[in-house]
Amino acid sequence: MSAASTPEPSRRDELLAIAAGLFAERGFKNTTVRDIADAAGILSGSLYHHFDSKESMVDELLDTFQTELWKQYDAITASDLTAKGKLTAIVRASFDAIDHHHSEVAIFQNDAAYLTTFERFGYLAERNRKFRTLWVGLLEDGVASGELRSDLDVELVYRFLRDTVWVAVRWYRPGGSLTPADVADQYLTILLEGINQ
Amino acid sequence: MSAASTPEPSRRDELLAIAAGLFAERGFKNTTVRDIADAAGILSGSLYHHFDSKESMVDELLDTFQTELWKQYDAITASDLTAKGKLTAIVRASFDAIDHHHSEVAIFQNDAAYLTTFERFGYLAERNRKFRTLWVGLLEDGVASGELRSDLDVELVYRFLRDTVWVAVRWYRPGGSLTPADVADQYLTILLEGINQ
DNA sequence: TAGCCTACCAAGCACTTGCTTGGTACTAGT
DNA sequence: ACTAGTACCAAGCAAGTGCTTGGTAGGCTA
Repeated sequence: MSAASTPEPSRRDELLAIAAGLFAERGFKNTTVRDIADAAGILSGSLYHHFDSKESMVDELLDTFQTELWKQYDAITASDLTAKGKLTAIVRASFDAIDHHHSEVAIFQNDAAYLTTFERFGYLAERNRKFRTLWVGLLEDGVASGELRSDLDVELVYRFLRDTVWVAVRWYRPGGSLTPADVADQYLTILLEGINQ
Repeated sequence: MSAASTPEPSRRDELLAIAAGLFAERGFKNTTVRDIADAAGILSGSLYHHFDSKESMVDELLDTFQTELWKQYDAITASDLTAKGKLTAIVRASFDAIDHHHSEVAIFQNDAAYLTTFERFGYLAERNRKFRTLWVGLLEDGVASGELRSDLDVELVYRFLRDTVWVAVRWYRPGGSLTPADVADQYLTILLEGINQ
């Protein structure tokens, strides 16, 4: 059990993971520092030995996750795939993120709107703009190259795509019978070909 | 201004509408009774002349809305449309609900998971089950009749549909340039035919 | 053995929460 | 004039909130 697996997380990382699970489950505002401490088996004051504030916990969680996610997106953008190829690659990467960073995606989905009211979380709005630019650009490229149909409102298709991908975090459970790749493929089939016979 | 329009809402109804807007905007738990009272221009204690509790406000909002929505769904179910016809009719009715009962839909989307932890809101879970039965039944009927393709996981298509419809409340704003019918038609086109050229 | 570090506890402070209480002013019906 | 009902205010309580403070116990290093 101690061999070549993960390199033994620090107590700090353990606490962060516990907080992530609670934030994801009941929301950031609705999770108290006492909830987190109880789940970790310590008193609430002891958390402040490891973290500055409750805000800084969720900040670290979201920032770490988003940085990692965008590393993948940037690699896909820089690849030589067609527009449609990039779209499908990004959808697959996003479902992978739902699988591997379930709590962080859930927190982002449920609490981003609230958190962006603090200037500390301004980077969330910035990332959203970057995400929109990426998607809308790819959709327009796909239409221009003839890969995608041209009679739809690109802005609306973008919202449709964005929401359908990320909202899956509400029902997808890591470790279930469906792999992220399964879900991504079915979603892409519906999206690209429709459910008409 | 006082002629044949709406029949002059009671003070109680006004307060309920104010609360609905705040619940939708910042979440139920994250809205205080003082917030509601401030927005109405009264003191927080005065709210309790009209309502038993903060919970009973959101209860009344959700129950009224859902009862009305299901009246429409039941009429569609009882019609002589084909399975696909019923599906599209229900999608359109749902986008109409997002238009006419924006706050209530937003509250349901954002806070239902939290509210169902109270037995008072057990009816929400029951309605969700009913909704799932309706959708999955129609999808299976559509596959059986040959209207819809048979190579997709019905359960997954159901979740996809349910989420894509209701999550639109996050960006749709009543009174904008897009009518609910416009949005519903584009969504149905993507869903049925896909975005492939 | 001294000094420092990590990890935690016990107590509590300042503030916010939903809700209650006892009261006032006004209106409408009888 | 009497009563009942509506709509509100002023004050405050009990519970819970994030966070701070002063302290302890054990381990590591020089």
